[in-house]
Amino acid sequence: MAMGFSIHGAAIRHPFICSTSLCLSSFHRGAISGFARGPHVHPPLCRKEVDFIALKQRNKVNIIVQKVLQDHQNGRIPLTDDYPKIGRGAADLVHLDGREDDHPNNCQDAISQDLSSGEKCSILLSQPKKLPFDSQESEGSLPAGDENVCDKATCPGNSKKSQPVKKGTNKVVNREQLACIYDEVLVVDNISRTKQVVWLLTTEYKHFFHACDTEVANIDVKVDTPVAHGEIICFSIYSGPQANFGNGRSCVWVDVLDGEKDVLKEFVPFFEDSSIKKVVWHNYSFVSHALRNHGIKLSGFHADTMHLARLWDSSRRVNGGYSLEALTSDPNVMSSKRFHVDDGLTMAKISMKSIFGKKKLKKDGSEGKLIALAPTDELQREERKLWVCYSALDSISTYKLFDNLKAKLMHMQWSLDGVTGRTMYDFYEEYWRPFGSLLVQMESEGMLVDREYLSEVEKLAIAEKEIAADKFRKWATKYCPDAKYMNVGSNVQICQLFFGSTLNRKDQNECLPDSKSFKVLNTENAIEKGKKSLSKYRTIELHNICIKKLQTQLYTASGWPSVSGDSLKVLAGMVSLNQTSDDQNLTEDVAEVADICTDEDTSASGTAYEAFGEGKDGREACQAIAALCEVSSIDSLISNFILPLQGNYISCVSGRIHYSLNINTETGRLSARRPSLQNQPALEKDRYKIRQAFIAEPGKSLIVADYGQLELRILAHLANCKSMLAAFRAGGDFHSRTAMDMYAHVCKAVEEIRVLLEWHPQLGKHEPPVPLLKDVFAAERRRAKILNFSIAYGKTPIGLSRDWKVSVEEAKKTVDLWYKERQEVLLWQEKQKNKARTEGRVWTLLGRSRCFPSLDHASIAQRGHIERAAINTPVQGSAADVAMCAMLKIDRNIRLKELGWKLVLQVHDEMILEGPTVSAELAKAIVVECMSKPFYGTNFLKVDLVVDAKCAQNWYAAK
DNA sequence: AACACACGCGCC
DNA sequence: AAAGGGCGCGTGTGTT
Repeated sequence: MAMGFSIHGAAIRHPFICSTSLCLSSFHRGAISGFARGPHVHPPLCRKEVDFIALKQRNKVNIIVQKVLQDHQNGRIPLTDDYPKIGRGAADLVHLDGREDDHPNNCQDAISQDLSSGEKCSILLSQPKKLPFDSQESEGSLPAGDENVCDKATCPGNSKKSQPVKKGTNKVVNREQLACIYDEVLVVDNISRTKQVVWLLTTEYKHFFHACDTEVANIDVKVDTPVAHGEIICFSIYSGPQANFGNGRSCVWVDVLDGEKDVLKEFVPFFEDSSIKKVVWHNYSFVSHALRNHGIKLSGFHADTMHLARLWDSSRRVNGGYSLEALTSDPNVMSSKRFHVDDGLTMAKISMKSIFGKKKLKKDGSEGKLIALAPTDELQREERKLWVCYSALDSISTYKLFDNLKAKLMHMQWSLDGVTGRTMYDFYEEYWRPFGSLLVQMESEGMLVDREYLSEVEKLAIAEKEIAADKFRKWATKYCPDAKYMNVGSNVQICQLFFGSTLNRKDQNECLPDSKSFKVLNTENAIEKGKKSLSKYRTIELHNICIKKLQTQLYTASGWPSVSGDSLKVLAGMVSLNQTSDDQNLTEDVAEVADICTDEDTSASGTAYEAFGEGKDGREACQAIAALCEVSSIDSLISNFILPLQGNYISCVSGRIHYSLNINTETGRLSARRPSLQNQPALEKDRYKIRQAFIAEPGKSLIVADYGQLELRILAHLANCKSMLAAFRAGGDFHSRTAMDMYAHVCKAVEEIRVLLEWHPQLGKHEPPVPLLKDVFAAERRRAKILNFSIAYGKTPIGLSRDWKVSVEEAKKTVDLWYKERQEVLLWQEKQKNKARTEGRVWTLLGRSRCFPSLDHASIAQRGHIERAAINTPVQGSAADVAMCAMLKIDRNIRLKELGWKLVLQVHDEMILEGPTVSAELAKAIVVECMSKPFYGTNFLKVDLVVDAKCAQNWYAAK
């Protein structure tokens, strides 16, 4: 049999497969022969083989995994000094208190990293032999740091070390350094040379590692997804120092813009050959879509250095970022000597801006500080030599980066559910490499959106918003004339209106001014007094409009009065008298605000009632604030969904939106951007039924499947909490069971069958014989529910006491009540905090880790934050692991593939697939099976994974 | 005017 | 000397 040798080779290399001796599936020829021939020490686990085994031996797989991995333990690689240093100073920790937004360095698009101003210091990595510019390097210092590009904000990890350099010299040095690469690069712009190169790549060098990178023009990475946007103007391939593409040149640069026609096409055999398993990219997603725009379907994906870097250290988002430049400039990243190839090409990537950027000229003709960048195609033509070097350096540094990160990951032990013996690079090969491919596949697939529906909804939403906004403005104008033009979507303006002259709660020296001016859009195109021409903006003056001081209990993190939806609701008076009000309660009340507020009797209870002089005025105030509430909720729907989902900046090939799915969170969750799909309005708040716009193609349906209480189940498993495990095993309403555990009187009522835990309507019986627990003991159940969620996040009794408006003592008593039956959770949480303290990191279910800065030098606040993150990360991260496994399982399911079902979206614990309506029910059953047994067809958790799935034509109907 | 940043908010 | 984890997006502000 032709397969015999390959399988044999693979089996010997991989004990997992060897010991199961069930690897005779014939449909994975490529994968097996691929790594049997390769030069790897650690061949990738052939996942599909395992899948196959799993199908055969569903119940035994985990035992097999454990056994095999334990057998393999002898070969474990110890931790070395290569391990990431987490010695961040206290100054660098401030980010923990604030939110780090979409930093350019974190942007998934390689191009945007280049274009962004998140510049890094360019440094030399090690002593190069050939390059003439090593004289600058000195231990522990960072040469060539341009003051204006290497400041505290963009270079936190290095800010202390960086030394000021003479202004103006840096760019010259960069350009000189870069130009040295030219001799290593073979410029390819004609067909005959192309054929030679492709021949080498697909034959002699077939099993080399190849690092590639492309440069793309005509794309605005801030707003466009690369799907159907952007054209490749050139690309480079570096295949390591052993490669010689002619005259000893080890790197290839291909001119797609001005080279002979069809040069790119000639590379198809290289790009599309799935047996070339060694292609490394930095940000594979972007390149893959860009090539797809030219009709090329990338294959042979080997690694994405961005994902490797995230796996190695998930906390770089605020500490350097994950751009190629930031990573290759970081000595901590490039320190691995193990794979170091000393070929003289030891430069870190240098950003496009610092090489090609030109200072913009100010109006008076002098040089400004803003740096402008010419379009990429222009640079390629006009700065050709340097451009070739720049582009070539991208693939060269990707290659180096891969070497270093691989070495690092191979030095990190991988422990899966207590089973050790393999490394995090194995983890990458087994999970994140295929996951990376899957995400790209899903991005390409995208999701169909009903634009007509959205445009209808948009009209309605805007109309309703305007009505509510006018209602508020009209009322406010009575007290403050300029409020007529205010932006009701601005919290700052609202805050000014209600809380002017209020002291900051945290810093009594800070105070909101009584009156303040704002710049607002000049919607009426009015020409202001004293101004001659029509301006886009106008200035308004807003002051506190309350008759008496408006009282509030709710403040923002920085100490100012909060004007969030919940806070406004208290002012308007919907829930303020409800002592047991909680998030759920508030949420439920939101939808009814408008209705109730038109009713004169009920609106009198808000705090605003007194502040505006009670009586009729007070009632009006409450109604106006309720209208304001409505505005902000509508506004967020419009700006987050209704507009972006129709936006032209989202690639709309046949009406599908192509969001970008990133593994870019510290816990390993996915995030979906452009648009963000993960903050869909909660079902009950979705007044315009946005989910209805997410539809299936004609003849197709959606399957929407979500996990029930995934994170709580994970917590129960991780902590091995008997009480929680028992409650999950018993099934039914988990929060009711928690309430029963916590409160003796609830428990007694259940025992005496005065209330029912749950009720499933049966034939002939429509009403339960006795009331339900969740109705009779609603308050207790709510409290139990909140605790269930809060405790996983490490919420403190003080925080709870504020939410519940009870004393800290009482909150603490309730928390203790929860822990009483769940001691294991408390112990487990202590253990996690300890790990954060002693080992500097915590682990998820599948063995990914998140590291933390040292607790020794952290302030108490920072320490608290780290400890809570240490408690939460294993829970949230493990849930992400489970979701990922489920997605891989679904993706690999042959039956689903045959039936034509494809994953189109994941929102944390929810999977959405699209496929032919005829097979919807069948596919649904398979999806549920995959999700409830996501680990190669098993579930080794101590709890069941419950999945709720529905089929429908749109997302809304499936909920 | 464009940009980066800090903050506040709402979703899971 | 804080008091729930994670994200993406909008507004406001200061800088160039």
